[in-house]
Amino acid sequence: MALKFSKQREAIRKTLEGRTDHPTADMIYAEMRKEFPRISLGTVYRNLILLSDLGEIQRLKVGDGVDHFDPNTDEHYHLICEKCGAVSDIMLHLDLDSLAQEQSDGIIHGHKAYFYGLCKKCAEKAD
Amino acid sequence: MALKFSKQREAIRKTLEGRTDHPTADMIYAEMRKEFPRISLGTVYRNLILLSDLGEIQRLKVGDGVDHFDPNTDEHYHLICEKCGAVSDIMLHLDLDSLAQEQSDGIIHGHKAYFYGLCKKCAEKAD
DNA sequence: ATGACTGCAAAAGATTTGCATGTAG
DNA sequence: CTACATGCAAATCTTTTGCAGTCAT
Repeated sequence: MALKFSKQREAIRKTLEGRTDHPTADMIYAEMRKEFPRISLGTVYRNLILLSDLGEIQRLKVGDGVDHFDPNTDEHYHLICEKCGAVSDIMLHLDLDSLAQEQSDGIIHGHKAYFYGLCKKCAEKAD
Repeated sequence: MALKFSKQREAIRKTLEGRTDHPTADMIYAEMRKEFPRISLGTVYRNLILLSDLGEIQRLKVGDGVDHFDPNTDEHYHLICEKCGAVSDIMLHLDLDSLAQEQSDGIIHGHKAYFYGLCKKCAEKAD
């Protein structure tokens, strides 16, 4: 199935570009509707899934019941704020593969991992 | 709201006891039905949620679209097998709190984190 | 032309909830 | 008695899918 150009897909790609706020499909849908009032949520999902299958974006299942999307495909981890639900990037220098093999509990790979705690903002408020 | 005894809840607690296979609500429901043919999925969910609110079990959102439950409330991490979907316990000696603060990206706490890779079984098969 | 893409609406799957009834204290 | 718990079914919510029409190549 040879990929064909679609302005909807390009717009989705562009909306996501450079963002670090990890929007959900619904947020992207809302933004798309400004430019394409008739776009459907199904199209948004289909394109997000397609782009993540192509490896151009990441689809994150952070456990809040909604998928988040990340244009950054570099190795990095995610922190989910237990207070406000924000998903933020964290850079950890972990050699997880060796750590896990040490334990012989299995093999961690792909540098995909979710951590939970407080995001920068909520940690500062400290209430 | 003072907690009252319920044989269904006790049975659910008991079914979960000592297990390390992280069953889903549906699996627990299926097992409960052997003993209580008329139990409802709603009751299973309500009790699992209640028990996790009480801190007696853990409710895991591993990202496969289904919640898993873990009677082990000790500090430990989970590895989700990207091949077979199995959720297994992994013991890592990580000082995540300091690691995250080092980066000042936020504060990781609670020792709750999900890692992805291959479980012991799938790693051995190595195909 | 042909096959990919779209909008729309319906379907699917997991979890939650309302309500009438049952039961522990 | 009276609240909490249950079974049942309906509602919710997110994501997926079927289909007929549209558009890129």
